[in-house]
Amino acid sequence: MDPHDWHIVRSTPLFGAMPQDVALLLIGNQTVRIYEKGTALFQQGDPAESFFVVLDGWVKLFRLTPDGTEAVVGVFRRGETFAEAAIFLGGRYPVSAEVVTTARLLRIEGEVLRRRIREQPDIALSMLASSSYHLKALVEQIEQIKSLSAPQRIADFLIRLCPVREGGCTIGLPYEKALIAGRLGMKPESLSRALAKLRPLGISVDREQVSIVDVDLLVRFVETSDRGEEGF
Amino acid sequence: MDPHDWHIVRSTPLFGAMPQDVALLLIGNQTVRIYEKGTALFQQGDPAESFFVVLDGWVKLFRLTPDGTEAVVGVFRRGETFAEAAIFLGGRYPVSAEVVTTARLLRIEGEVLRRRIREQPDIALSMLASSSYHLKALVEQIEQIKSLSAPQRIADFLIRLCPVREGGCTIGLPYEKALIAGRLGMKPESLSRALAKLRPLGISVDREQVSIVDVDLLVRFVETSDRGEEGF
DNA sequence: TGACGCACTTGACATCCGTCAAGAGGACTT
DNA sequence: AAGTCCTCTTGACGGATGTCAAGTGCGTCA
Repeated sequence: MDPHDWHIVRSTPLFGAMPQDVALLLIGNQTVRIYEKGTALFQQGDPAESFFVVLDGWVKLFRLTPDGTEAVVGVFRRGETFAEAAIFLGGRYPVSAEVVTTARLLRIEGEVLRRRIREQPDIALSMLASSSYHLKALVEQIEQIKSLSAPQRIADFLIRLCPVREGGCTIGLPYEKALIAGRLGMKPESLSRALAKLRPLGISVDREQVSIVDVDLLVRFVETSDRGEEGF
Repeated sequence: MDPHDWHIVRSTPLFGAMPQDVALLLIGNQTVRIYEKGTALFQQGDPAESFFVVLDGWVKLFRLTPDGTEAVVGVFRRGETFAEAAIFLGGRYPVSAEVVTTARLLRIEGEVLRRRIREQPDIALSMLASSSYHLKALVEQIEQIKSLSAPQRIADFLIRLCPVREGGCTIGLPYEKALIAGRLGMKPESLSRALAKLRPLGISVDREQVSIVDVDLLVRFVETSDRGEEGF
């Protein structure tokens, strides 16, 4: 783990909120490993023995329904932690995790965390902050699915990816479109069509590059209740 | 607060996990109050100053989209706590809360909680457990919306309400159908129709009483991927 | 260079669900 | 007992999204 990794770790809600020496103790001799694309980190129902920090790449969390369909619950990237709350949830992961892009992850044993918390209770406060952060993300996701159309959900997704808030920009999609679709609660075909519907709003897509003429236009589109465009 | 209330408080994931004397200290001189149906407890964006324990009645948490639509994020009943994680989330509630049935609530100041946590770090562990519980509930809700049809979602809702796992039973719906619909991410009309579709599966509805001939049949229906019934 | 695989797009069609509208049935008031 | 309000139900319709299927374009590999 080099200084750059350390910087990433410190940028997470979990490790950023705790004193430096405590963070050092926690991740001291934990392992950084490279995981190939497609690796299953854990399955829902497995005993929750450790949690992760993403140093590079992307990881998806999902649930499998009895008939085999998968519902993506979250996609995590550099600077995010996941599964840390599961450590306290009856010891079982409520979701499955899979690496979707060859990734470097820092893995931290739950037992270590629990032990440290007893010695250094402030860690628990950091964990609460982190947990609250995830709660909020989930709440926002539910709101999104329930009240936005497919094109609006993608527009929102693009806006969050956008480094600027006005004017235009070009961004690269972080991972496969099929996964984006899953994350947004729709099928790949719908994603295609929805992106096509955004064309009149100044969105053009070329492979994984998306260019946006006017971000503010998108923002207003997401906030509009009438779901069609008029006069085009 | 009478012994019965105390028993309810101790049944929550949050207060059940901590030593009795600590729990007593926390809720010692906090107020139990009766709130009329329709009371707004807080709005999303408000400073998060306190959290609640439901002693009686029902409370809904929801988010308002820019255009005024509401997305129900959770409905809480006796023996559940809510908004406790918000205390740690930058001091703002990410959702709004409204009493949907005249209710008795125990309100606990966030400041008190924070102070006690510093003195008694085990509380933080209880809060983590509680927070994880809510995380899991949200994850399950997302899975539900993404992968189940409207009739399947209601079936699941009924199963969770059911005291038994096999045979039949009759249950009373806990609150208005319109709210149930919101909780399940659909419109009241769709709820009606979905309930009608469950009739061939042994569900009959009379006002707020729902009788189920065979719970197991429902369970299997939820776990089925083909969404129509065959041969009826 | 050509064949294959994979991700994505596009089209046609079916279905689910939301919307708008009307109507049924209680509960409460007068 | 009639009137009114409210919740819930039912019907008709349209739009959005899933499904199935075919087609395109790029990358890989021989």
